[in-house]
Amino acid sequence: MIPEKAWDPGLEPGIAAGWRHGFDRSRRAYTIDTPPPYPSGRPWHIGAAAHYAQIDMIARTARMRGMNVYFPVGIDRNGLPVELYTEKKRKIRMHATPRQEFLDLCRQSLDELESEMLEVMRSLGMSCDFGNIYRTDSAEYRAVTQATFIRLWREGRVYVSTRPNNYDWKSGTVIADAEITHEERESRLVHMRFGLGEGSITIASTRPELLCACRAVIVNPGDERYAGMEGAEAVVPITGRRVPIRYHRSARPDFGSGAVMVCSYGDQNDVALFRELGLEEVAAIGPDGRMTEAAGAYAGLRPSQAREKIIADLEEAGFVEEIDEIRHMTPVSERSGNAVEIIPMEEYYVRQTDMVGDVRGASADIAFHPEKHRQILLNWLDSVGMDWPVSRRRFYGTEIPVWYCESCGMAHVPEPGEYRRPWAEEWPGGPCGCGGTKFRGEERTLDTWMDSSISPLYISGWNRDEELFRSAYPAALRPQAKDIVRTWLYYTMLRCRQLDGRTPWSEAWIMGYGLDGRGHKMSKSRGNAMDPLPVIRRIGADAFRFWSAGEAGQGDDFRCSEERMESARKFLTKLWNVSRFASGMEDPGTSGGTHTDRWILGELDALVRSCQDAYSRYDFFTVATSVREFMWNVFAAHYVEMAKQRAAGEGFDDAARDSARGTIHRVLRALLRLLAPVIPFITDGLWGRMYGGSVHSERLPEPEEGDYPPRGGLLDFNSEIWNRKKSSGLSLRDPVRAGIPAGLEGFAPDLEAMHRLEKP
RNA sequence: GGGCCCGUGGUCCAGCUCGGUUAUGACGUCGCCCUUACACGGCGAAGAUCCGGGGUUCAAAUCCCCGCAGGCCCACCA
Repeated sequence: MIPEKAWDPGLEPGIAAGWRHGFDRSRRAYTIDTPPPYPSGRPWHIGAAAHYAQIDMIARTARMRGMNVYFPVGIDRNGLPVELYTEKKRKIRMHATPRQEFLDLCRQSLDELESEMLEVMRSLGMSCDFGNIYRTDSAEYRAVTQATFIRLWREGRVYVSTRPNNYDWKSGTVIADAEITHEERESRLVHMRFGLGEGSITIASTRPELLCACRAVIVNPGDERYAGMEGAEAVVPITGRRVPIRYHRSARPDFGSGAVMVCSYGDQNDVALFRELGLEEVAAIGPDGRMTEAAGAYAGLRPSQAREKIIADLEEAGFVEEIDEIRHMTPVSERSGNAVEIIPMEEYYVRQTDMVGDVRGASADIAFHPEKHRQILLNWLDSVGMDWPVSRRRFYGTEIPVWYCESCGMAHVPEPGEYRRPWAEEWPGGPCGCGGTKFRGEERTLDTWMDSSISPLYISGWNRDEELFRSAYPAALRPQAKDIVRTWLYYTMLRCRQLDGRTPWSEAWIMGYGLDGRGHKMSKSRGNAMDPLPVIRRIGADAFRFWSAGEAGQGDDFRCSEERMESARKFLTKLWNVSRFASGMEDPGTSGGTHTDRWILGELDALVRSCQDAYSRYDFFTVATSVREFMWNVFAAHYVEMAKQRAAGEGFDDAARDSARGTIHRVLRALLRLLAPVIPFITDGLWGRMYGGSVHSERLPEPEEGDYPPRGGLLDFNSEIWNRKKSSGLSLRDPVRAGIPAGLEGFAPDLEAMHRLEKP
C-alpha cells in the first residue's frame, strides 16, 4: 500500500523528469499554434499561467486520443511593450539613445523577462518542446517575416501611402486600428460663435485647439435652421479665416447646434470629410505631439495645453457661449495608454480591405470553442475599413527590408532568405535602374503583428523545411485569449491566406480573461496583479491546473482567488487516498461480477461519455467538475464504502471479493486516464506506482455498452441511514434496524455489510 | 449609437438548447465524529424572492416581451 497519506507537490519535478513527448515529423501532425507570450513586465500574469496550463491540457488530450502532436513553444519579443519597459527601467528615451545600444538593452530586458515566463511554463508541466524554443526576434524568424514582406511587396500587396493615421506621439509611431482602444475621459465641449454675415452660428467642439485647421462647417441638409445656407461663409474665431458652410448628412441636427466644424484632424469623420469635400489639409499637430507653426500663437504647445489656452482666449474675446463638462470615449493607444492623434504620415500598408470577404468565408471552416466567440472575429471583420499600416518608427522590431536609391529615390527590396538590417547594412544588390549606386536603408520596423501573424507558417517550416511543412501545416488548432482575436487571430488568417491560400487551422480555442478576486481586470498599474510562481511553488502545478480547469466555463472570464486555488488541493488529496486504498489490494482482473459493481461501472460509463464529449471540445471545465463529482460524491462516498467489506473478503466468497477489487481498479484506471490531461503529475505518479509505465502513454477511456443497473434511490437511502444513526447517537459501525427499499434489492448484500443492517 | 455575453444560497458555479421531481455541486460557515484510504477527512445542518415586471402554459430558473444592473466588443455625435 502507498504509505504517504497525502499528495506531495514536491514530487512534481521528479515525475516530469521522466516525461518524453515524441513527435514523428514524417506522419501527419496535430499542430498546436501555441501563442508565443510577450514579455512586457513582471510579474507575468497569473491568468496567462492558467491559459498555458490549459493549452497543455489540449496537447495532452490530443496525445491520449492518438494524435501525433506537434507542440512548439515560442516567445514573442518584438515591438513596443519591451521598448517602453526598457525606457522606464533604464530611465532613457529610445530616440535619444544610439540604436544598437537601445537594442542591446531591450534584449537584456527580454532575456530576463523571458526566463521567468519559461520558468512558469516548465513548473506548470507543459509538454511542449523546450529544447527548441523559437523567438520572433531571432535572425531566422525575422528573415521569414522579411521574406513575407518582400513577397507581398512584389505582388503589390504592400504599398506606400501618405494618409491621416493614428499617431501615438509618446511612442513616436503610427499604430493600426487594431491597436487602439477607447477609454472614457473627461472633456470640455465648448460652444463657440463663428461669424456669419451680421450675426453668428454656434458650433460645439471638444477640440478648439484645432480651429487653425478648420476648413469647413457642415450642417445637415434637412436642418431647417440652416436652409439655403450652403455656400455661405462662416468666420472662424481667433484665426478670422472664412470657411464655407456645406451640407452633409453626417451632421446630426439633434446634437448641439447641428453645425459642425471640420478640422484636420479631430477624428476619423474629419478624415472622411476632408477627402470627400476636397479640403486643404492642415497639419496642426506634429510628429512630436506638439502644435505646429500652423497653430500660430499656440505653436509648440501640447494639444491639451493649447486647448486650455485657446479656451481662455476665446472666452476673453467673447466667442464662448457655454462650456459643458462631458465624458466621452477617447481613442487611446492600447500599449502606451496615450491619447491618439490623427496625423498625416507616409507609411507602408498591407492590403487587407480586399481580403475581408475571403477571411470571413474562411472563418466558416474553423470550429470555434466556444462557438459564441466566433462573433468577436465577425464583429471585427465588419469594422475593417482601411488597409493595415505596418511601418513603425521604433527600433526593437523586424526591420523593413527596403533600401532607397539616393539618386532617384526608387525603393528596392533584396532577395528573400537572409535577415537584413537596412539601417546598419549596405544594400546587398546591384545598381539601381537609374544607374545610381548609393542607397539609403529604411530605418523603420514592422508592426509586431507582422511577425506573430505568421506563427503557424513559421513553426511548420514554411519556405524552409518542406517535409515538416507537409506534415505540420495547416495546423490543427489555435489556442488564444479572446482579447487578441482582432489582432492575432485575424491577422494570422489574413496573412496565411495571402501567403499560402489555405486556412491556417481547423479549430480555434478562445479563452477568457483572468480577473482578480473581485472580478476586476488585473493590471500592474492597479496593483492587483498576482504573481503565479509563488502560488505554483506552494500548492503545486496540479492544484493550480485543477483550479484553472474547474473555475469557469470554457471561454468565460475567471476570477483568480488564492483561497480557491488552495482548495483545489483537497481534490488531489482525495484522489490520492482513493488510490491509496486501491493500492492495498491486488487487481485480480475481473470486474462487474455483482449488481453493485455493474452499477458503478454504469455510472463510470456515463462519466466517460460526458468527458469524451467535453474533451472533443477541449472543455476542461466539464471534465474537472464532472470527474470530481463522480470520484468524490459517488465512487468514494458510496461505492467504495459499500464494497469495502466485500473487497476485504469479510463475509463474501472469493468471486465476490475479487469482483470488488477488480472493479475498484477498473474505475480507478479510468479516472486516472480521464484526469491525466488536466493533472498530469499526480495521475502519472499514481499510475506508475500502481500499474507501471506512464499514464501519458495510455488512451482516454472509451464508453462500453453494458447492462448497468440504475442508481435509483441508492444515494438517498445511504444518506437516510447515516442520518438516522447520527440523530440516534449511534456510531457508523453500530448496527441499525432497517429494511432494503423496493428497487434496491440488488444492492442488499453490500448495503447490509456497509450499514450493519438488521431486519426490522 | 450598434452588437455580444451575463445576472441562481455569504462566494463561485451547474441546470436553461428539447418547460414538469423537495434547483446541482464546490468554497466558506456551524455541529458531531479519529468508522482499519483520507481530520488536507467523514457524517450531518443552516443558508436561494432562480435581478424586477408582464405574458404563453395545466405547469417556467428554463420559452416570449418590457425593464433594471453588470461585463466586453465595435462605432465618425462633433
